[in-house]
Amino acid sequence: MIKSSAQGTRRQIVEAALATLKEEGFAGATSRAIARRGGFNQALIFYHFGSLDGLLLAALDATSAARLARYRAAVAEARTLEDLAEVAARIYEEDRDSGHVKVVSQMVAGSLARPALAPEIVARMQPWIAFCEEALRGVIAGTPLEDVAPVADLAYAAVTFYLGVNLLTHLDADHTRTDALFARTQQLAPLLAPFLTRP
Amino acid sequence: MIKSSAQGTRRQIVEAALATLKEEGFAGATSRAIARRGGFNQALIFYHFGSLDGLLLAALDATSAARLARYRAAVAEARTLEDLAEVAARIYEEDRDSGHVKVVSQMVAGSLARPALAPEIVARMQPWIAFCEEALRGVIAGTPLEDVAPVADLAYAAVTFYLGVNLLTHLDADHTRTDALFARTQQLAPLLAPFLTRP
DNA sequence: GTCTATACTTGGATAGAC
DNA sequence: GTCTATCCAAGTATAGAC
Repeated sequence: MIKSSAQGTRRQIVEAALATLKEEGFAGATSRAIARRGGFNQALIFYHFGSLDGLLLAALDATSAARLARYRAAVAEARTLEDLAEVAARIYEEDRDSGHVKVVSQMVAGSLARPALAPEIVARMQPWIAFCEEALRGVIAGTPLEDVAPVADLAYAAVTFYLGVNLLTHLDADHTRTDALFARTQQLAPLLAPFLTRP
Repeated sequence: MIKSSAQGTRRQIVEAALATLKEEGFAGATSRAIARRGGFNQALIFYHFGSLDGLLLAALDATSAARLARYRAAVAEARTLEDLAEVAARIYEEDRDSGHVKVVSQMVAGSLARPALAPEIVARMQPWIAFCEEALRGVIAGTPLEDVAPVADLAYAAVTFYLGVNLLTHLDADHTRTDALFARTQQLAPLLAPFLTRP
């Protein structure tokens, strides 16, 4: 195939964009910096993705799709709210170490400051809210908790909280506080047990 | 006094910086844009604040101090967790309308992307965490809830959540979802009542 | 599809007159 | 303390050769 090399280049560019976002942040992810890191020509970014924003969104899509698949697989086993809290803590750690968390926070932060990106980011958040809803429905639907806290609201709250944690994780070099947060969440989940008995 | 005019200029510059952050976001808050909006010379920013970052931090300090005072006054009356949730929702609305929320999110987002600002922002968050702790202590200290969720952790979680909400509020033009979040919080607070009885 | 070269823009910051 | 004029760096994006 003639296109195979082009596809390879596209992938290479996306990889370089991700690496740059992770290591130099949104402000450091310029077309020049990305090209330098990937060892290819700067003009290729515009040839393949039209604009820098186009590339950054493609990079976010790539990492996001991979992580969502991973989350789905991990959550499939969770039966109780405790399970869910435990899985969430474990995968979050995974994400933080892999750098996915950083890519997300940088893109969200960047989109706040570069208005053209905002609607794109919001659109890309929807699958995550939907996934969250799905996961919560499994352990909450049909229980008394649902009456006071519908899954839709809980899912939105969870994503909100996740964004907050992402932000803090990268603002504050000291991760012990965010880690403690997850530990507490796990500890608190059992407290809700009384509200989770299905009639 | 000779300095009175200089102080007036400083205030004017800070005002212009705040207005620009609110209306054009972090990316739009350039020295040139701020000077244009305030109707003064661009060079004055560097004369009075040393650098653009210096001015932006001064602006954040100004709005932050004012808001913290307002929060303290409002929380002084709160006796129960329900009170606290209600006050939080009311003042948040106030902040959102006044633009303070936007200034905060823009600065936080900007600091993520401009690493030099990060430590400064973290430092400026501490008084808020401390305040939060103080407010929570009043309604939680000495109750069984404290055993599973120490005030320090709760305060940190609250600030985390607040940042997440800020982010979303400005990403998503549709505010109904974040509003719903506060409504739910108020609804859920009474559920914790059993854990809040002091022995 | 990939390269070189470069046009064009914007922004932080400073020098020096007033 | 405030102004004008300007320097300089860095970035996005494109034209056009290969």
